[in-house]
Amino acid sequence: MITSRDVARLAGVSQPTVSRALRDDPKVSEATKQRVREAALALGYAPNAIGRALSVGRSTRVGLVVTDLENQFYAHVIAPMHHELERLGYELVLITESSESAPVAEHVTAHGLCGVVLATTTVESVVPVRLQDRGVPFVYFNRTSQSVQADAVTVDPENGVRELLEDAIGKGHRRIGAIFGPRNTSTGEQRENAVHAVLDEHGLALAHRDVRHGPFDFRTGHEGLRALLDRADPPTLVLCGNDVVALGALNAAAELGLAVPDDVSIAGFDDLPTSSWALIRLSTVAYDLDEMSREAARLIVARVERPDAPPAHPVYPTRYVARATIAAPRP
Amino acid sequence: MITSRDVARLAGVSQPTVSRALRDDPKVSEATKQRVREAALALGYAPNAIGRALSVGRSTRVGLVVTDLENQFYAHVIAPMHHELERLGYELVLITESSESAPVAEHVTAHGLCGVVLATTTVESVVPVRLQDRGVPFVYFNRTSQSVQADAVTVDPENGVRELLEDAIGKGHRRIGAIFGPRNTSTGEQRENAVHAVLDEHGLALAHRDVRHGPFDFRTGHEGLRALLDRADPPTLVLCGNDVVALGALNAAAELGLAVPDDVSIAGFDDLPTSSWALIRLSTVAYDLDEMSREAARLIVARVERPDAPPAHPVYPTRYVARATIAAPRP
DNA sequence: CTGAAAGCGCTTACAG
DNA sequence: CTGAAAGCGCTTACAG
Repeated sequence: MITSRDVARLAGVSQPTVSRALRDDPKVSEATKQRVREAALALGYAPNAIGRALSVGRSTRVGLVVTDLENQFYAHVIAPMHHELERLGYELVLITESSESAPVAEHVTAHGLCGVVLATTTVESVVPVRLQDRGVPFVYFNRTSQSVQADAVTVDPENGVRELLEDAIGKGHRRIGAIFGPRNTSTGEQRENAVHAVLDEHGLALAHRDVRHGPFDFRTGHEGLRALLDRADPPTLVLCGNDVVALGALNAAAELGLAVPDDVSIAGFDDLPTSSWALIRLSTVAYDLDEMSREAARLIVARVERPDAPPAHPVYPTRYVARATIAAPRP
Repeated sequence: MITSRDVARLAGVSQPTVSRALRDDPKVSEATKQRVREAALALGYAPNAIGRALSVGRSTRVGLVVTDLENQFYAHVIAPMHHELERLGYELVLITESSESAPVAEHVTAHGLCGVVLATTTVESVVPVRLQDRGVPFVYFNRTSQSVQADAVTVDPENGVRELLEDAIGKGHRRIGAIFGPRNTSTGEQRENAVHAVLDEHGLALAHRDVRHGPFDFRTGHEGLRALLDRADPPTLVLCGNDVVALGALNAAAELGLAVPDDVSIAGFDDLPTSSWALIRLSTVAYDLDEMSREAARLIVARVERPDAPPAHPVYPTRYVARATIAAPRP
């Protein structure tokens, strides 16, 4: 391995001077900076991040905590977040929260991460408390938690849900069902509340037997739709907790030989790229997930660099994207 | 931060003894191991990976180099690879190879990765050479390169392609087109060669105008299908370089108002989960991508731990999965 | 079986 | 403006 010592020798300066010169420390003269840069280039030297991390007491690596790496939702979080972190000089490390793996907080301190983005926190999770105890900076992504104050980036479902439901109600839907996300996530709860609120304004309500809950995954939608429609008097519209759930529902409908939207209407939430495919055309609620993901990257970096700044909580607006899965119910 | 020094103080031993005890060094007595473990537990101590990395001269973090994090193919690589690496006590770090970012080899040494998995190497890439120059262990994933010898895990397309083509030819397809992957990847080339070989055996060939090439992404399939079918005398079957390309083709067909497989048959390669959706039912070539991804994790770890072992190159077999996108062409 | 010493590659007061 | 010294949290010969 080639180190700053090697560069120092070649440039004829001391090792600390190499360190300063390469970080463009104003106290170093231009002339020696020049010499050091040339030596570094000649040797193909780049400062070692591990030495630096140990020395300054923190790394430039942030963890992203997720539960389900196969879930396509996360691909669209990871890509922009990774890109933004890289731009800011940080690295992205994936952490999955599973029963087998070490508890998140321990993992983070043991691996020397400087901060973490929590993308799958449940309402009752102890992770935020543990992180706080250990003094690890973190931000909530697409989640919040009452227990611990922290930066958060979330979505306000209200507008999108309202526009969607008003379209659906206008088309004649009265009997509405739902396959919501997990009750123990702020996201799931918030979307559910938005639905109840808007329906209530229109004098409508979800019948208890028309509602299902489950993790935000394909299977939840797949099984949920079968459960809701395998009855004499099914709902005419099924709202889904997110697009991945809706994709499961859409495919279940196809398996049941049901035409969407002629036999049943289906709605999603997230507007993932897949949802706009010609073969899918899912009517859904959209927001700027790319920008949210980048914003989370910026927030965690800001938090790491200035731990005492007041917490920020940007909230992203939503809008309805009408495509081909909501139509008037059969008379 | 709580360190081995703190644990030492509490346990009444020296700091190095803590280090040894926690790594279960046989030279430490059971009694003091016990005492040290208790102290560590009481303080919530876990050895700091950064200190360790600096001390032993290498980290336990392996990089996965990809070009396109949004591509769903990679989600199905990242998840099992991450899981297996974690099981082996290693971390997964994502590296995207883009013009903006620092060259891969520099990134790797600067960030102190112990090894890397190359999942998107082109045939002419200089990355393998650079890594070799710097003495960084790496393994090719779903790729190989002539330039530098290294561990590799790849797929043998031959059997799957043969089974698929024999089915298609048996159904009556003679005029066959293709949207292959990039010519400058071993994977693209190998699959293309397999197609030519099998067709040749059957006295068939691809007409030059029925062939397109492009990156392994949705757009390649989407645009490729339009280009191939927007003619008086189009092919009756379009082979795609992989499933993501085929998904693009399938959707393009839908947009053109073409029924698959009635108006045109389409085939993929990879058998991603999406391909088995009721709404997709893509006929494709399957292999064990999960196991391949785990195997790559095992190979890079083995290489890091025993740099002088002879290179391994497991090759995974393929098989045809007939679903609903290949049928007899219209008479 | 255990401790004192040295060192991994950096950064950062402290002198000069 | 630059260097010598100390230290970040570990591991690893080396003594004993």
